[in-house]
Amino acid sequence: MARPRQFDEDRVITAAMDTFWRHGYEGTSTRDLCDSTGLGPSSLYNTFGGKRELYLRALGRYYETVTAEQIARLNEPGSAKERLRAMMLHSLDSDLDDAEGRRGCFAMNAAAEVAALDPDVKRAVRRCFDRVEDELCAVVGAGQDAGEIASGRDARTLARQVQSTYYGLRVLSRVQDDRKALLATVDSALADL
Amino acid sequence: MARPRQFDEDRVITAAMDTFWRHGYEGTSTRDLCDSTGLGPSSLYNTFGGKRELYLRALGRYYETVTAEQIARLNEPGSAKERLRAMMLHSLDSDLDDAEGRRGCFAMNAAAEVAALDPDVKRAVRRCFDRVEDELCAVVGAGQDAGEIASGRDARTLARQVQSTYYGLRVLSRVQDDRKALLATVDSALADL
DNA sequence: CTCGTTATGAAGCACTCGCTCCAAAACAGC
DNA sequence: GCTGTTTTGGAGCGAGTGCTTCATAACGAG
Repeated sequence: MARPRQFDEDRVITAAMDTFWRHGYEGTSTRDLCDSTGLGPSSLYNTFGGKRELYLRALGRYYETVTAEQIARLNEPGSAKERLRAMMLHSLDSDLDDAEGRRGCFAMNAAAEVAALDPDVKRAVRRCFDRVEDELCAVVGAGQDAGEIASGRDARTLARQVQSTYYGLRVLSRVQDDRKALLATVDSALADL
Repeated sequence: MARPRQFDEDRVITAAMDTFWRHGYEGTSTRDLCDSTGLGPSSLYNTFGGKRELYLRALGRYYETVTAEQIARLNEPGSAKERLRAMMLHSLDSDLDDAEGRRGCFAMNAAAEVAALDPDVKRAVRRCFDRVEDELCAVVGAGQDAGEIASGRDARTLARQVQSTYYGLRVLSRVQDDRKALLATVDSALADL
């Protein structure tokens, strides 16, 4: 009925996510987005509406890919603590990797930069965080059932404790290059469970 | 010998810190800074050099005031755990206070937005973080000496564990309004010491 | 093919960006 | 007073901002 699109919408969103992730919301211009996606401004605005909407789509893509990968890592074979450790180590190594540009966690960056100013962004970030919390809770519960983690305490509270340590270490990794110190903290926190 | 300045440099830096804190580095324009400080652009550039330099001064001011306040809170009377709890609760209540604009921790915001792109910012943020870590270490050590905290483990590692939980909770507080859940995590983490 | 519809690329809109320039102003020393 | 030095306010620089407009292109339906 009409001219078809010349681009793959998924690829465009992924490229936009990468750019927003690296430079932040305010640090990314619409021309940056046109360059990284390969779209002209008219296509970009016709398809997504604007910079803000594309940012929200990018956060959604982060949930579908990176957050999902964290969840998958929590569900690989191994004991509960091994799985928690594997997820944290993978993220921290990613955070410390210069080749990846030290861009951290996109959801955490969005939380710091935009969440207070935009309720939709706040929702999108919380969606990522809540998903991780839920899965941590499941893993902690499994560890309790297996006798690996003490059963006396609320699984949800323990999960939040792990999550806080996890996110806190990712904050520290933005300015702290000492991998060993970060890993020692991971192990110390897991030993408490 | 020449015309004296009409403004108080300290007040200007504090006003600039407030603006950067609220809107981030890229989200703050030089006109915003002129408005909040009351300076004209010529005075601002003549005195500080530029936006980036003023941002670094603002981070320095944060260290001198807010970070110092956290340290002071850790040194008020009370047991080690009481002091750790007091500091965390105060920050979290500040993070959740709508009247303060949900602006979070300026150093953490800078870590997320700018630290990867500017080594000087990275240094300024690490200075804040390291200062907190050192003081947490001292409090944990005191708690161990008092028999309040188990002496078997390295005080520095425990301090980093507390710090990670602390910063992680501040991240969560950007999108999570449930104060009780955050406090429960604080208490659970402190119970492990 | 023609027609109707949507997508595309390029030019460019009004506005804001970080920053500079400069004449006027406000002092201290003489 | 005058001189020398620094600060101040305001106009405005070139470049970049988010976004729009529009003629043209590229298709599917008939």
